[in-house]
Amino acid sequence: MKSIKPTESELEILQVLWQKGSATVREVHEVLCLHKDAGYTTTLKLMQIMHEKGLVSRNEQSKTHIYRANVSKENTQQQLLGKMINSLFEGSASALVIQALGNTKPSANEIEAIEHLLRELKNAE
Amino acid sequence: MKSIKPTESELEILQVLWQKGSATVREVHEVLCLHKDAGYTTTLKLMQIMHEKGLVSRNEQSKTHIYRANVSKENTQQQLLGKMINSLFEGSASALVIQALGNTKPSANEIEAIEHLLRELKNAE
DNA sequence: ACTTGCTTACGAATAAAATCGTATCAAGTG
DNA sequence: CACTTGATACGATTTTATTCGTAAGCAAGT
Repeated sequence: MKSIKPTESELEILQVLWQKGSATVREVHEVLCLHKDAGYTTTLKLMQIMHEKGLVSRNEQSKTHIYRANVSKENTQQQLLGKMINSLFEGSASALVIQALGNTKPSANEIEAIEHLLRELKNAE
Repeated sequence: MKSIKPTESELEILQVLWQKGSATVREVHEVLCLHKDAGYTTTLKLMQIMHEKGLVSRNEQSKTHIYRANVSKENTQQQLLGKMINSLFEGSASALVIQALGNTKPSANEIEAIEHLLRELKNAE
C-alpha cells in the first residue's frame, strides 16, 4: 500500500484526470484556469513532477503526452479522510459524519442512501 | 467570517489547546513531543507565528505566557471539511459521509446518533 | 553578587511547493 | 526553405512552512 500525499495543487490536477479519464497538459490546464490563474508551464511542471513521483502515468507515443491518474480516487479519498479524522476529529469517524451532515442540506435521496448504509452496518454486527 | 487556514503543524498545536483549554508553550511542547520530535524553540516559534496570525491569543501577565485557541474547533472542522468536500468529493457531503462510514466500524451508539440526526434533517424539510 | 534554569524574542538556515522564463524540438503551412 | 504554432524540458526564482541557534531577561537559590 503506497501512501503518497498529493499536495493541494496536485489534487486539483488529479481531480481533472479522474473526471476525464485521460487528458493532455493543455486540457488539464484549461480546466484549472477556470478557477485559478497560473501559466501553462506551471501546470506542465506540476504534472512532470507528479509523473516523477508516480502519481500519474503518461503515454509518450505522440509528441503531446497523454496523462492518466495513477492513484485511484477512492484510495486517495480514504487516505486523506483518515488523516483528517485522526487529526481533527480525535479518530472518530462518526464525529466527522455528524459535523458534515449538520452543516449541509442533503437531499431526501442522499439521506435515504445513508440510512440504507447504516442499516447494513447494523446487520453486519 | 474570517477564514484562515492553519497549516499542518499549527493544527497539531490547536488540537492541544482545544483539549486543554489553555496552556503554556512548554505544556504544548510536552504533548507534541510524544509523537513528533522537534526542539522547544520550534514549538515556541510556531506559537508566536500563530499569535501574529490571530490563530491564538495569549495572556502575557506573567513572564510565562499562557495561550488559548482563538478559533473554535467547530469552525475549523467545518472549514476544512468544506474544503475537502469541494476538492475531493465534488461538493457532495453525503459522498464523503458514505465513504467515511464505509471504511470504519461505528459503534451501535454512534449509528444511533447519526440516525437520530437524519430523522431531524428529514423533519426539517 | 553570581550562577543556574527557564523563559521570550528574533534572525537565519533549510526544506518543500509553486511559478515562470527561456531553450529546444517537431510538425504543418505558405 | 523559412516561419509560425504548440509541445516538452529544465533551470531559476519566489513563496511558504519548518526548524533551530543564539541572545537577553528574570527569578530563584547559594
